[in-house]
Amino acid sequence: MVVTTRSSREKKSPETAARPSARDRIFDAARELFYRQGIRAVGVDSIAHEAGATKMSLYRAFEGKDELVAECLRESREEFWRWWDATVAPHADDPRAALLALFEAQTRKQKAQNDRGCPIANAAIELTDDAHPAREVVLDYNREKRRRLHELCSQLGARDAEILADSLHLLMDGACVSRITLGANGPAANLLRAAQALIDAAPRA
Amino acid sequence: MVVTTRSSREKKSPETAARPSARDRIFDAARELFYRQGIRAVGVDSIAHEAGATKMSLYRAFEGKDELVAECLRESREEFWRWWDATVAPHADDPRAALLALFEAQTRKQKAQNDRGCPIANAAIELTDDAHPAREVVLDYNREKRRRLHELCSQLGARDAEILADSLHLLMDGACVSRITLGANGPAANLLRAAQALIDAAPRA
DNA sequence: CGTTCATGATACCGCTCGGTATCATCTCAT
DNA sequence: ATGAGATGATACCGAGCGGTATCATGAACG
Repeated sequence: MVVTTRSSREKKSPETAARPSARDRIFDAARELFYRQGIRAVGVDSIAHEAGATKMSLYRAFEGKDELVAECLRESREEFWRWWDATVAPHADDPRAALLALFEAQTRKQKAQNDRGCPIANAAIELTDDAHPAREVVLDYNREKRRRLHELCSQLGARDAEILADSLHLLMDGACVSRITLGANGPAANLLRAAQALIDAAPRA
Repeated sequence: MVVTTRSSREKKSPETAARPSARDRIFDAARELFYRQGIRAVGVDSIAHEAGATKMSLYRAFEGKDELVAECLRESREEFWRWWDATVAPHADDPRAALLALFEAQTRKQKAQNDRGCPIANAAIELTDDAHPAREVVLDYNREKRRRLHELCSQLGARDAEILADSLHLLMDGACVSRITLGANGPAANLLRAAQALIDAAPRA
């Protein structure tokens, strides 16, 4: 049960690329399929097939589909924060530049051909059952996002940092949806400009 | 379970409320269930059951589930534009007031306890198949929304009406998602203030 | 060597899905 | 009273769903 974490097969010889474990292959295939086709649209059979594994390996590595979904979203969440930190890092002393870098990076990311917005936001809409284990991830992710935006807006010296932070939060979320509905040349193309206008218009303390 | 709504058989007498047709009951039940639980999460059996009808009646009135979904979204779309027109009507000569009224009305709407955001945006995320008949509704709805916002921003005298319109578009979409992820007291609570800041900060021609 | 442990292969479970066929019933306009 | 149209009731279909049991294989490591 639960985490095998079996991790890589090391052969002694240094550089021969070993085949990833069944767990890892299943995990990667699931993330991709869930993101591309939607969570409810993807069955465990197709995940196992796409991973070049069997359904049994899936159920040996994960408790069930719901837990696999939650696990995938947790990975997306951590990936997101790594991206956030890396984007913000060069502007540690300049909150305005940090914010703009975030919006610029998201804008750029969303120009990718197959972008389907935010996997966590999508999951929030798709999974309406409050008991689903993924809901905790959705909540935590969004709370943390709100907290970090508020922090940056405070450092910016915004008089009403909460309002500015929430406004920027709405823009980010909106860009994810809009990227899906109207594509890369839709309103999402103006995400950065929208953020900049809000930031520069916000009264300072 | 349902109410059976066994309801009265209408007598000739003029004002006794007649039971709606099976088609209408099915349509209403479908709209509600799709919105509340998600499209993929709802089966045709439960729709028929909730409508106090049978699956056969469903398939006599609609070509299939996909078409029923598209039909429901078309109704949501028309409902939305009725709401839009009614909100904007009192401010025919004041585009700024019209825009603010829209955002104020959306903010108010989203305070409702069971709000699940925009049914069309949710469908856009849930239905990843390009061939789904609902996709045309999604596209048309969002294009028209963008067009109307741009129109209002032009009337406002904004120097770059497209940017302002897209920014407001992002806010609206973002509020729908945010309402779902962080609730009525999340960032969506500041939707109106965000819009106001953007509108008043936009340079005029 | 032999053991262990991950994985594959395959068959199976009960359930629900979207969709259809058939026949009975009920209401209404003629 | 009768015929027509709408609806209900029920049984069915093949397919896919999430999930499990069983046995075989194969590589790693003492």
